[in-house]
Amino acid sequence: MSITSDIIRGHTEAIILSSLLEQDSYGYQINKDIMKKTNNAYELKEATLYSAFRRLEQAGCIRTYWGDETVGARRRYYAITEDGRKAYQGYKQEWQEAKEIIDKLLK
Amino acid sequence: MSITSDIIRGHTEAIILSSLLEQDSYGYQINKDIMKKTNNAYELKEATLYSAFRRLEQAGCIRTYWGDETVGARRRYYAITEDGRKAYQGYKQEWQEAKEIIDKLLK
DNA sequence: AAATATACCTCATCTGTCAAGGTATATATT
DNA sequence: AATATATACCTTGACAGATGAGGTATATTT
Repeated sequence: MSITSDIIRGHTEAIILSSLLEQDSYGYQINKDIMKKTNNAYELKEATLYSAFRRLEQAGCIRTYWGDETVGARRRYYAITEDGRKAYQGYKQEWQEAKEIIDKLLK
Repeated sequence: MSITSDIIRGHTEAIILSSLLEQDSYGYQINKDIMKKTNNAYELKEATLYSAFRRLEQAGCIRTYWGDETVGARRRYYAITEDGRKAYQGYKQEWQEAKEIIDKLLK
């Protein structure tokens, strides 16, 4: 991983929500998707991922249910809620604004 | 201010170095410049600013000297060092990469 | 005399990240 | 049969940057 945690900080929840917009998924898979999308340039640390899940659930942005796997490890699935979709739109807007601001400041 | 601290987090040092690339300056002025450049969309909190100065000096990225004001409040000036210029290039590169990665992830 | 602007600073607290540890199942290798 | 690897979940404590709240001092405006 090349990108530092302080730069990505604050985007974790948006990244997770973005992934859940595509389809319900579970922690391990979400992280694999992130790696694939970024050509292995970025991955979430597990502890970061799970603490973000807790915050998102607490905030009502996601809901969770256990998968019905009969073989292999159990999977806890996450689904984005309506509040989560709204929150995502806010995060996206913030990102667009932040990009502009930082671009102006780093000349 | 609209941008949240967690999104700007990690950019503080780069923003200060960028300002010092233009000319030597002091805390109060640097913050005023940031506000002006961003049309008041962003300003550093004083405590954030000064803790960043400490880190930058510790890391050898800036050096400091007192202004010779005969009237008004004293000013502590900061100048970017050669190491600071190098660090800035690194920060800028990181920002370009981070932008790409986050843009890929927030669809 | 009081308020505002300039200009510096410290300290305690908060929050997201993450290293390090753990549990359990299934498959591939030795 | 034992070991390693991959999948899949989780918790805890520590760290570091950001910040609210407080402080000091000078000069100007009301």
